[in-house]
Amino acid sequence: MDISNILDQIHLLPEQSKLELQNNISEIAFPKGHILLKANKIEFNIYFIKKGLVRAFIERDNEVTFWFGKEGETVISMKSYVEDQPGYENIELLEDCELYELKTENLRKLFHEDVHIANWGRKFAEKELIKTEERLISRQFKNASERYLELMKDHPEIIKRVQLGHIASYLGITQVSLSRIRAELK
Amino acid sequence: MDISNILDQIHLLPEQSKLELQNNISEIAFPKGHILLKANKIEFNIYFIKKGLVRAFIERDNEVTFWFGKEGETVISMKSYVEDQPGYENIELLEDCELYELKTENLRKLFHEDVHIANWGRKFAEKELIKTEERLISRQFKNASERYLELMKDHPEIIKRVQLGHIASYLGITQVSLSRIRAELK
DNA sequence: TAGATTTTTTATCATTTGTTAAATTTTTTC
DNA sequence: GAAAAAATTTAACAAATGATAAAAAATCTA
Repeated sequence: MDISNILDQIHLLPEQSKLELQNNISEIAFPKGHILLKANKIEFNIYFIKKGLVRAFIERDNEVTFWFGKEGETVISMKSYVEDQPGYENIELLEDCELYELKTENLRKLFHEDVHIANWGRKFAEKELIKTEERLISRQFKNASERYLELMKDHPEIIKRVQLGHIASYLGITQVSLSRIRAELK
Repeated sequence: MDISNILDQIHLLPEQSKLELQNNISEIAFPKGHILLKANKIEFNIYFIKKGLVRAFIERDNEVTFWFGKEGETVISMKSYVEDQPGYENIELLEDCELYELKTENLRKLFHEDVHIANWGRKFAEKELIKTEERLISRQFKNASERYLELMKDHPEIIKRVQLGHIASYLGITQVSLSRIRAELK
C-alpha cells in the first residue's frame, strides 16, 4: 500500500500539508525475522507498512504477542511517541517488509506548525484508541473460542499468514488450547 | 478537581487557548444512579469529572463494567466522538457527581481553528490510548488475582468506593470468583 | 433499632483452560 | 526427495474459573 493512501486513510489532508508530511518520509526494507523496534529502548522513528506483516510482542517468562500489523498499518512504540519513555514492545517482522520511515522528531515539529497535521495526528491516535478499546471489550466479553471466531471473521488473512503459537498468545491462551478449540470447530 | 487543572493535566495550553476552551464548558450536577451516556445512541457532549465516581458498562446477558472514572477524568463515548457512531457504553454515576460539560461540536470547531487546541486533543487521545493499551496487556499477562492486586496497588480508592460485583466484572471474572480470590489473600 | 434489602462470602460441582509429553504433520534444507 | 527441523495436534491430568444455591454480613429504611 502506497504512502499517499496510508496517510489519507488515517485522515484526509490538504495537498500542501500532505506534501510537507511526505517530504519527511523515506522508504526502507528489512528481511523476515528483523527486530524493528526493541523493548526498553526509546524509539525515534515510526513506520508505515507498505508490504509485509509484523507482530508486537513482550518478553517475560514466555513471549506474548499482542498486536499484528499488515499493509497500511502503523508501527509505533506508543510509550516513546507519547511519553518519550522506553516502550514495552518488540516488533518482529513475520515476513520480508517494505516500510515507510518517519522521524518522530520531525512529525512533532509539523504538529506545531500545521493545524491540519495536528488534527491528522489526533485522528491517528483516536482511531488507534477505538481499535484498542474494541479489543479490550472483546477480551472482557468473549471466551477464547469466540475470540478465535471473531479473528477469523475480521482478519482471516492473519490466520493464514501467522503461525498458531503467535495467534494463541494474541488471543490470550496457550497453543495447545487453541489447537483444541480448532479441533472442536471441525 | 477544578477544570483548569483537568485541562492542564491533559496538556498545557497557552492562556488564550485555554480561555477559549473554558468558554465552551459549563457545570452540571447529577445524582447517584443517573445514566449520563446511553449505549446505541450518538452522544453530543463530553464531560470532565469535578467530583464523584462513574462506571462504563455494556449490557448483554449480564452487565460488564469496563471502566471507572473519578475526579479529573474524562467521560466520553469514543465512538460518538471519533466516528459519529452510536457507542456501546452506558455511563452510570456511582456517586453524586459534579461535572463539566463540553459540546463535541464546539470542541471540533476549536480543533480546526487553534493549533494548540488541536494538539491538546491529540494528547488527550494519546494518553487515553496508553492507558487502554496497558490494560489490554495486563489482561493478557496476568491472571485474575494478579489483576486484582494490581488494581489494589494502582487504584485503591476504586476498591473502597465501588461494590464488588462491578469490580469483578471490570477484572473479567465473576463476583464469586473475586470473593474466592479475596479469601485466599487473607 | 428491627426488619427488609442488598452485598458479600462460602460450598459444591461443572466447565474451561493450563501443563507436560508424545505423536503427527508440515516445512525447510541439503 | 530424504532427512532434519519446526509447527501442530492429541492425550492425560492439574489448576483456575464459572454456575447455582444457600448462608452470612452489611446497609438501608421506616
